[in-house]
This record gives sequence, structure tokens and C-alpha cells, in this order.
Amino acid sequence: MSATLDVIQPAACCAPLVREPLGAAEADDLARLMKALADPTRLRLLSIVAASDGQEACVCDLTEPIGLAQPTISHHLKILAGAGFLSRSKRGTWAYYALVPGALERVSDVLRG
Amino acid sequence: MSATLDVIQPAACCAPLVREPLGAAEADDLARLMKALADPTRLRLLSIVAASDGQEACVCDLTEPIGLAQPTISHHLKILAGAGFLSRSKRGTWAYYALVPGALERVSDVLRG
DNA sequence: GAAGTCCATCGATGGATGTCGATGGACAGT
DNA sequence: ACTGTCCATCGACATCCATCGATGGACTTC
Repeated sequence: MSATLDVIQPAACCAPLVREPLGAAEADDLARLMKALADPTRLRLLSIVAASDGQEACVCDLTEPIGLAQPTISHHLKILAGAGFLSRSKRGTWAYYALVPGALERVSDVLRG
Repeated sequence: MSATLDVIQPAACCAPLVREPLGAAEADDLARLMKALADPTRLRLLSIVAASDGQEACVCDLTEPIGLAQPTISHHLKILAGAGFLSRSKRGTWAYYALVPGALERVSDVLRG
């Protein structure tokens, strides 16, 4: 099986959604992006990263405020990165996750007319 | 148990998300809204309704273009209505689902800075 | 009232998903 | 080398969820 969620989508997707009916393939792509955002833990992770200095944070800064086990945090961060909302860069022992500029805005645009 | 998804949320929710860290309760509310949008069938239903005349459509018009069984369509429509994105009004034998004005825009606003 | 259409609910089922403990690799400091 | 910290992967488990067939209520038309 191997997940296949490592394929990074550019995090745009489709037409405005309320203009004309979505095709099945477009709906699939958009739903995959929305699924990444449809979890309270991931939303909190996104907002913490976004509010951090330079809009990035290392995993060690994220584990405690969320209050879940470290593997769980890693799991959610991987999903957010796989959907194109976060980018990962390792510096020394630490892994820093940063907000990808424009990714959230592109999803936001699809939701408006 | 009894579902408890019939409690209709006003479909707004919280602060801009990238300004300051979301609290656990706010994240829960927002995630519930995003979950309703995180399914390809529901996204297609929303877009068909939005593109229809008067931004409303009856179930009979939705079953065929989606290509799923009628109970499945009803199930998804109930979820969208429960999240405040659609409203239901019965006229004669038909049940019409209409887009709730501003509901999608409010979610869209949370995603922007 | 009988027959037919529209639709919601119910029960069942297979698959996806969130969570964790255990483990191991990579790196820094002693 | 040894120890300790940071983090990703793995395997397991419990729960949620999308889908369907069957059923029944509500309404229209004959």
C-alpha cells in the first residue's frame, strides 16, 4: 500500500466551486486538501506555526502545547506537509516546519465565489 | 449516542487562524466545519446546488449526476445541512436544499490572514 | 383507496483514521 | 566510545465514516 500521501500537491486545485459543478477528479483533489485541514490537532499545529517567529517551528516546540504524544505530532505534521501546507527543513538535530506561503490562501479562494 | 450533529452551527467559528494559536475548543469547532467539506461527494453536491437556479436543488436532481445511491446522497446532504452550509425546505413531495448565503465565505475568511 | 414517486432512517459492512508504545537512526556533548 | 536528545517509522488498536439494500412515511395522481 505505502500510503501514497508523500506526493506533494501544489495546494491549489480547481475552479471557484460555486461557479460551475466540480468534476469528480477536481472534487477528489480538493477533498484531499480539505481532509488535511479537517482535524483539530492539525489546525492547532498550523496556527501555532503560523504565529511563530518566521512562521516556522521545530517539533520540540509543538509537542508540549498540543498535549499529545510525539509520534502523533509527527504524524500530523507529515500529513500537513504532504498536502503542501507546511514545508520541512532539518537543521542539526531539529526538524523545522514552516508555513508554505499562499497555500492556505489558495484553498480559501476556492471556497469563495 | 444519537448523533448530535443536528445541532446547527452558525458556520462561522473563530479568529483568522494564522494570527494567534487556536484554542482546543475553537479548533474543534472549525474542524467540524472542515470535516463537512472534506469529502469529494459533498463538495460536488455543494457545487451543483450553488450552480443551480436560485442556488437550490431537490434531491431528485442530485442523485443522478453524482452516481451514488439515494440514501448516500441523503446522508451527505444531512451532514452539509447540519454544518450550516445548506438549508432544507420541503415543498410537496420534494425536498429542496439551498446554499446558505455567507456560510462558505465565513470558513474562507478563517483561512486567510 | 390503490399505485407510484420522493425521500429519510435503519442496520450492516468494509475501509480509512487518530492515537499510542516501542524502536531505531541521526546528531551533539562529554 | 558513551550518553542523551530529537525525531520518524512501525505495528497495533479502537473508533469513525462512506456506502449500500431494505424499509416505511408522506404526498400526488389515478
